[in-house]
Amino acid sequence: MAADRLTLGVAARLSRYLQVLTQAKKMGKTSISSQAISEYTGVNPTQIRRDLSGFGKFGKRGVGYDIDSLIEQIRKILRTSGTHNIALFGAGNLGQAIASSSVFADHGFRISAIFDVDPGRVGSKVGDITVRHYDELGEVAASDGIMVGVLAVPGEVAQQVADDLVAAGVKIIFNYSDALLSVPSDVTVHTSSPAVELLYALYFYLS
Amino acid sequence: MAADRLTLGVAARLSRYLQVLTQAKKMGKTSISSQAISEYTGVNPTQIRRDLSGFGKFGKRGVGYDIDSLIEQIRKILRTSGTHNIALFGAGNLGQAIASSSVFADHGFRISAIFDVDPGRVGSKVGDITVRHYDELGEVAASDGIMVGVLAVPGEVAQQVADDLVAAGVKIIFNYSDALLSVPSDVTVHTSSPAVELLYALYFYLS
DNA sequence: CCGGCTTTGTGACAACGCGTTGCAAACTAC
DNA sequence: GTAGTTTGCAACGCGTTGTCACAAAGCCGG
Repeated sequence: MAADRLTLGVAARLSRYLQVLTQAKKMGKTSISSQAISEYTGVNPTQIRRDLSGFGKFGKRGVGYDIDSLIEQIRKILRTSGTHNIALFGAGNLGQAIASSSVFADHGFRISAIFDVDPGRVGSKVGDITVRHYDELGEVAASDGIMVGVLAVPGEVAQQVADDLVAAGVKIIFNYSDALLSVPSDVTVHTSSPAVELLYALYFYLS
Repeated sequence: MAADRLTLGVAARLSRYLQVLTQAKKMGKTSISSQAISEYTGVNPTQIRRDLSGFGKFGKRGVGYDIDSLIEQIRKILRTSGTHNIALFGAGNLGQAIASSSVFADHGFRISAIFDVDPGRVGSKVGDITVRHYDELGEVAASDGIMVGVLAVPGEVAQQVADDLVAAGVKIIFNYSDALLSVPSDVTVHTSSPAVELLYALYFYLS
């Protein structure tokens, strides 16, 4: 079942639920109602229940949803269970912030390598990962199997790194720089733009 | 005209266009077609033209859209022209990365203050802004008028900062921590969750 | 044990958003 | 002037989403 892919909307909402569930779990909660999820996501409670009930009966009437099991179920639905290797480029402030945070680890992403070109950084440790020289990208990609490349590098070199990632067979690039990346159509680029998200939030506040 | 607020979808897409336009501008481009915007955003070209033509005739047939003027027009439509003061909390790796980046400045956000509690950081400079002690939040809020609070603090103290921001009258909170924040219903919290966005991208790649 | 309350699961229907197609008008380039 | 490009716009149909309604299932107080 569920042979055909989810709609954009459903996948987006499921991801959103996952975010809130993970946060709620960190806060020590074990159970949550569709009403509560609605308050944090802005999605209609009926919509939430319908999204979930389409794949099985995960909740308990009168109680709500068990957070642990719902997280597991959603990750199954999204087929993103397990661990995925990511490679981080740039060991500056942003790179260090990402590497020392648990945001990626919490969702099954393992930082398998950190690359930089600055001799002052190569060889140093960020968390428990040693920063490697960018030239080693090819070897790491061949041995570890990088699923996602995360770019925390200056915009001027972002395109070059993207090209190298494409050459290494990486299909998903997460771009923290402000460069507009050109990649083949089978490669997905996601650019983080907090300022734009902020403008979006601001619009609704000003209305 | 445009008396009633934009739909969620339109506002989201306009924000997205803004992101790409800003990036394209940085790359030195001066003009862009709906086709090109489509390639970077995934939005249908017809949809883009319809979104834009609903507010005026911004493009030139046979040429495309002038990037500078389109950025200005979209910001007018979103009513977010001008400069908005934001306050940054936490001068660690993430805080420094944000402060030294131009992402916020590019979209009209001015970091009017950076706060921390660590005596080793208070008084130091990040970019050209001096880190102030968190206790001064009240004064800054009263004099500068903070529109957005950006939380780059550990999850354990995020709720406390959020409470103080609410008390100071701030209505928009941008949360980089992994805490689930409880705020009054008239306050908007936007939590950054790159890992979840990554899962979303991963789903479509795996399908 | 029972009756009230909460919350899920589900159906039906209306409304809206969105993709699609098609085409005229305006602009560039040669 | 002619060919090619790109916007602006109308029309249509499908799919998603919001809304209302309600039964079933679990919890809690008495």
